[in-house]
Amino acid sequence: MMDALRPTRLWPLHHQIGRLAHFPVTGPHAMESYEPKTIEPKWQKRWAEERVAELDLSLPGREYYMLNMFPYPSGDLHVGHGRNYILGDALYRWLRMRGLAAFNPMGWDAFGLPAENAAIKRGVHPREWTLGNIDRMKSQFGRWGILYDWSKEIASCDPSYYRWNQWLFLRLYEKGLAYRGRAPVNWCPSCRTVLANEQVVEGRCERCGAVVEQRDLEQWFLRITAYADRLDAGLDQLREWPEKVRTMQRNWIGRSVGADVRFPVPLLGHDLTVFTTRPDTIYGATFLVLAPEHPDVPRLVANAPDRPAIETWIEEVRNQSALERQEAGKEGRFTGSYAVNPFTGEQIPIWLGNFVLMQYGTGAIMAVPGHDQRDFEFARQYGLPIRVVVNPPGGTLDPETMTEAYSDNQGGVSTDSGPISGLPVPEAIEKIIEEIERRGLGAGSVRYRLRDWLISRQRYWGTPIPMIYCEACGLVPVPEEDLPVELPLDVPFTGREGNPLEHAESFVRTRCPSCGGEARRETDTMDTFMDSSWYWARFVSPGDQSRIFDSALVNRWLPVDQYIGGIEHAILHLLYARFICRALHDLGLIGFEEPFARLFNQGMITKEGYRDPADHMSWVPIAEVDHRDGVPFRKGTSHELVPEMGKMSKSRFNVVPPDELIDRFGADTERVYTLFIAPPEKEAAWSDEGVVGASRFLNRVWNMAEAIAVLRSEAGEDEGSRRLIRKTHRTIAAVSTRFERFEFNTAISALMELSNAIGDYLAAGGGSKKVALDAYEALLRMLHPFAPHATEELWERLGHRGMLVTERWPEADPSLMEEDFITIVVQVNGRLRGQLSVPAAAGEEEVITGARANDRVRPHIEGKRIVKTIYVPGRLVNLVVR
RNA sequence: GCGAAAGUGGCGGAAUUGGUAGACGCGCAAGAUUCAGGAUCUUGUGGUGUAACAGCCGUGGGGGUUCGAGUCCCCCCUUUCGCACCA
Repeated sequence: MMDALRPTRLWPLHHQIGRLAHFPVTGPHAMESYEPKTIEPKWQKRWAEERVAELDLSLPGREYYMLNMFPYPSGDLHVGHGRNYILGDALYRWLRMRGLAAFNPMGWDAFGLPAENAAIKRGVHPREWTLGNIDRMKSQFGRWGILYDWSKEIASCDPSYYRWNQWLFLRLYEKGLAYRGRAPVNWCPSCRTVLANEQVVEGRCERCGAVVEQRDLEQWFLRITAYADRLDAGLDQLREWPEKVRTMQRNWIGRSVGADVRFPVPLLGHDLTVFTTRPDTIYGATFLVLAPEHPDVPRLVANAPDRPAIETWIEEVRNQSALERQEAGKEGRFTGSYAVNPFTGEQIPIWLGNFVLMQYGTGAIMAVPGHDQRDFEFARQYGLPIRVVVNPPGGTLDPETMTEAYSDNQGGVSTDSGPISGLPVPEAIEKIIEEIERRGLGAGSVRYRLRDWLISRQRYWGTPIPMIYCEACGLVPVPEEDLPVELPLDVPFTGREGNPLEHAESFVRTRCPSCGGEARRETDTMDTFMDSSWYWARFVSPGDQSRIFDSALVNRWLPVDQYIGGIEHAILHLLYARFICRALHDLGLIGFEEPFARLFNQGMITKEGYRDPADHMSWVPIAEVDHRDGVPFRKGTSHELVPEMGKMSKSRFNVVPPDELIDRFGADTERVYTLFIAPPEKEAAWSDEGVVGASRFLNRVWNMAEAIAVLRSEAGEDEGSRRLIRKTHRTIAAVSTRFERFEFNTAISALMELSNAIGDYLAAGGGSKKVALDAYEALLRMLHPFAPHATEELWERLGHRGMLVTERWPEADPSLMEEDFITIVVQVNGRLRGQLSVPAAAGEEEVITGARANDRVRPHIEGKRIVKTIYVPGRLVNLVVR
């Protein structure tokens, strides 16, 4: 008995055994080879005919609403897009197999600029272009074997959808949440429309990359700022969202706590209000700085000695784009006027500064150069006084010699600051706000970086904003019964500046709903992000003619349990949807404030690009092979210049079209490879060779069926059978948890291991048919979400029916997962040092030898179980038992 | 500059969270099959070393904690991502 036991590292010798030596089988059990081209269309057809994914939402059942962000139908789908939907489909099929009534709808974010650009370039109407793309994409989804409940399909460009977009707009208008206002706005010269702040990234258009200009225009806005506090607070509840997205939203909303303080300005006859997060430093406020756009500026500069020069400068700054302004560095001008610091009583100069933003706070700041880096730099540049009113812990600062502002708001202690002197900063802030309020100089306040959502677009292919301009009555909303305001189809697309809708006279000219007189329609259309901000609710009742959605169903099925989409919407779509969800809540239409309970962001798929080899190249290490006496050996690593990995795009010539891939290997192979390639949240580099591995895997699984069919033995008591049973149940347990954690790549690798184990079992010969079949069927069931066609087909050939519909996810039996263990209690010099367990199949002596053949260690066998690794003093220590 | 995450074979990536580092797959090598190529199958594959074992070195670099560190702590370096005049 003793000799059977050995240290674990010596065990797995069975790997030497050949795996699939006698495949394939010939004779009566022979099966044709794996032909995805035949079986995939067969199953796709059957799923469509049997409407397996259609769900009657009114029926009772365990609800689970999963949703992939609905795509823009751009027409060109590549394997990178596929990842998103394949991932969702795998999840969906898994949910179904776990017995959940899972709802998985799909629709089209079908308004947008590319359609209109295609119209200008190629003369095809945006509608035709869009609908054609929808058709193509839909059939692509089919070829991937992706199941959606198409009975709930929606397209945002369909009047039956955008009608409710307009309806919602009118409700928001009634509530004061939609308004028309004049403001400096972002203008994209290339897209020839205004943009929301969220669509400007580093001063450039998020869509096309053009530098955005500032224009003063009258536009439609949604008052998202009214929800700033709730949107910020709500982020705390979103525990199942990626931390990254929450952080990005939090930064974007930019909540700051501080105080509004009024500084008297004798010249103006009224005060200038500033917002500060550091009211405790007010004794160090040695000047004020105003944004050049501040409304009081004209009067403040009236008496300046060099007034014309200042006015020229102001004009210059105002005409700069945000990007240019920032690149210019800090610049300012003295207005010639003074304010009074209400706490020190001093006269302090009022400056203008290009770094002060009119859109944030009050457009005016109190400058505390001792304790704010920006103010410090400005003060140094223009020779303005610096005063220290906060000391660092245990020290003091010299304003003459300091090289940067001291802005720590935790450790510092106020000094030379009247009533708050000597207080630590947090207390000083509290106390000074009380003092400000007591003296009537202002109040504590909270400010947000978030600005209102500009939803007007001067483009054709979008939801018309349902408003009418009447000479007599002014702005008049379109009455609800006149909805939808339909987009006219006979509109010329010239590509010239200005909205094509403006030239559609039949659309523009209308009657005032209020007085009946001649009136003009609004020609702006809505930002397409408006369409996508509530579509997730429309899916439960997509055909409803009488209301935006069925609130009862929405409240039953929503929030969305699992939302899947790209990180690029971390702020845009996801912030707007959260906002509109709250607005719908406040309109009494839904009973929750967060639309998406769980969020998952899949990573991009990249591939080597070939467009511009000189530009996008990088050094990568490659093996350097040399020959010694004619024998090649690896000498070392050298480097080679190769094109960089990049996002797939036509312009980079690195698009992998799914059609070719499916023709050659089948959709199941693409699915398996796509999910196997890397953790799904990570960026993944596509490799054409790598696909072969997935193909081989599926082929092996396919071929196993016949090898199992020829088995005869029914016994399964040998160690090999027990090993396979263990492996099966461990795999079930592992794959189940990995599904829960979205670890699809390791789930597939675990399935590959199981298939290898079955292969080993078969190759060893004389195995039990029952054992092999149990393992194989478990493998097929777990493989179904990844390779639905092949597994359905095999399942049917095994004499079963309906993998997806009738089969359940396998259950792991923990009692079959572990080997029989004996516990060895280890004593050293009579003292208990712990216990370790080793497989019962092993023997005792060698463990002792392994654990240290030493008479100080005395094993004591005590039955079964307990896996534990222990330390035994001495040289030989670690014994890990699997 | 600030913040976050991450650095593991030739490559994509594993490691049940402190316990056999490199699972699984690609690539590569040898063999089988094939007229040939491709495809397929078998075996091997971190480095070094050996006839083969053994041994030694190995998770960006340097320290530390621990019987034991890819994993924990400290200091660097690098990369990626977010934020960046938001008062």
